[in-house]
Amino acid sequence: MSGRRLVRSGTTVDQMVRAIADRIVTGYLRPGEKLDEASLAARFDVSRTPVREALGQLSAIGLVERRPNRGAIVAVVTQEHLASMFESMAELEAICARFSAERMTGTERRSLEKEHQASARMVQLGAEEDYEHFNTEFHSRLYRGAHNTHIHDLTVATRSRLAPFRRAQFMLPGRLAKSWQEHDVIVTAIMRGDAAAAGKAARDHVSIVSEASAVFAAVDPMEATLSLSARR
Amino acid sequence: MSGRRLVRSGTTVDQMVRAIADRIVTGYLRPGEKLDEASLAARFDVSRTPVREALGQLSAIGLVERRPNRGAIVAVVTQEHLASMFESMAELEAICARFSAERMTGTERRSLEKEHQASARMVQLGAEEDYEHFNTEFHSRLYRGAHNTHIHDLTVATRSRLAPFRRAQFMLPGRLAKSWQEHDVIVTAIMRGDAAAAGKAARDHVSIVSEASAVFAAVDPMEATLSLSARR
DNA sequence: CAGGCAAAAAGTGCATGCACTTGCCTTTGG
DNA sequence: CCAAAGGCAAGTGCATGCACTTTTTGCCTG
Repeated sequence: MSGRRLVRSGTTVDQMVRAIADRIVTGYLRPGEKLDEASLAARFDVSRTPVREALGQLSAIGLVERRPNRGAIVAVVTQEHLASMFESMAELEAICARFSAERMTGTERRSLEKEHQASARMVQLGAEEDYEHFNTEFHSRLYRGAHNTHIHDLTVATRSRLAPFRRAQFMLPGRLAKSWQEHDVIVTAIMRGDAAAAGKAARDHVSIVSEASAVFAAVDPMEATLSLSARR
Repeated sequence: MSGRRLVRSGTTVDQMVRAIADRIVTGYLRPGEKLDEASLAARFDVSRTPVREALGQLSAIGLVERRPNRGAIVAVVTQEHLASMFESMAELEAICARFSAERMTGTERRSLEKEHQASARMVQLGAEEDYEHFNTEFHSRLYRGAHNTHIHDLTVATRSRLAPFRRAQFMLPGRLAKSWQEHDVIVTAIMRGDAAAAGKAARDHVSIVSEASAVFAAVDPMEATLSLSARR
């Protein structure tokens, strides 16, 4: 299908970066998988030049690993590094929550709470798909609410690198309700401007997700799911 | 071929990335300055291809800004973004200090304290140059002591982006002694394993540096220094 | 003399080609 | 039969060239 054109905007390289990053982040391309320049070029119907640039940028942000003269592979995340990312995530979210509690505008607070309450419905219905959407939005609001672009960027970047490993979490039974309750603690703390409580709640929230993920995602995400296999 | 090696290791692109990043981080290339591909290629005696790849990677990590079809410039840091980076830095250092207090090995603690005590001499002598060296090492130890590679990486990256703006700080009279005392509070807290105190001390330390820097570095670092101007 | 327009100049984006490196596989001597 | 050597195919790294976009320049017009 010569997959591109889906993402408008930008140069060919930008599109390639987004396309490949997306495949990595969603787990479609698996850690350690070889990224052959010629194949990718053919796959996206461009020359090797933009592919090379894209791989370079992806390696700069840590999504792929490049061995000089030996090609690129999807970055392999060791168990240890994974743990360090989850721990960092907990701390980053804690910071965002703390700052949010202190800095969110009235509008931000109101819409955070409103969305959060709306998501309760998804829990009742057991609509995982939809809840996940609310969940992502919820966290985004927290990051933006911190009113600190750099923290925002670090947090978003870290979150996306963890995406393949968070995938399995909602397979745990009762996870939806548990997640919602944890969100509720965070929201409540933020609404009353209790920074310390919001930070702690956010940290705990991530820690729990982390532990849940660790159970499933050994080193290779999507051990079970996935399949399409990315070659050709 | 001629103008390269100097920095051993890696491909031409890697060398270019390091070379340009270094010039940006040290302030030799100033925010907003145009990065012409042809000129850089000539300057380093390579073709435009590796230059383009290098610029792409630098833009991926935020050091340069690339406008499609309109060339690349050294990333411009707004006053607001700068503040957000300093604030992030304070939080990141706080995390490192907290973790260090909890996790540093006996060896790490001992050598941290030893180095810190040794640096007292530099303060007495007023050896700014040498103190700065100790200072850098001190912070590095904190980052490593956290035993979390991801936090380590985020912190180092943020620190390097702030480098041009921290430059002016030691121009403040009495800054050396003040800095040492702040370090001392951190070290003391770490030595007795007081994570909360270490975190707070580290955060305060950065905040003070941040305020000091803000005085000098308006938006453009090195307003006074610099000069060589990077063209030709 | 300012404003506008068109053509040239400058500069970026990508394709292509070739040299070099690496890994593998065959060959050959022990 | 194994080990080292040599050669081959695959694949990466960089240079070069051309098309296309943006910016500049110079000329014309009101």
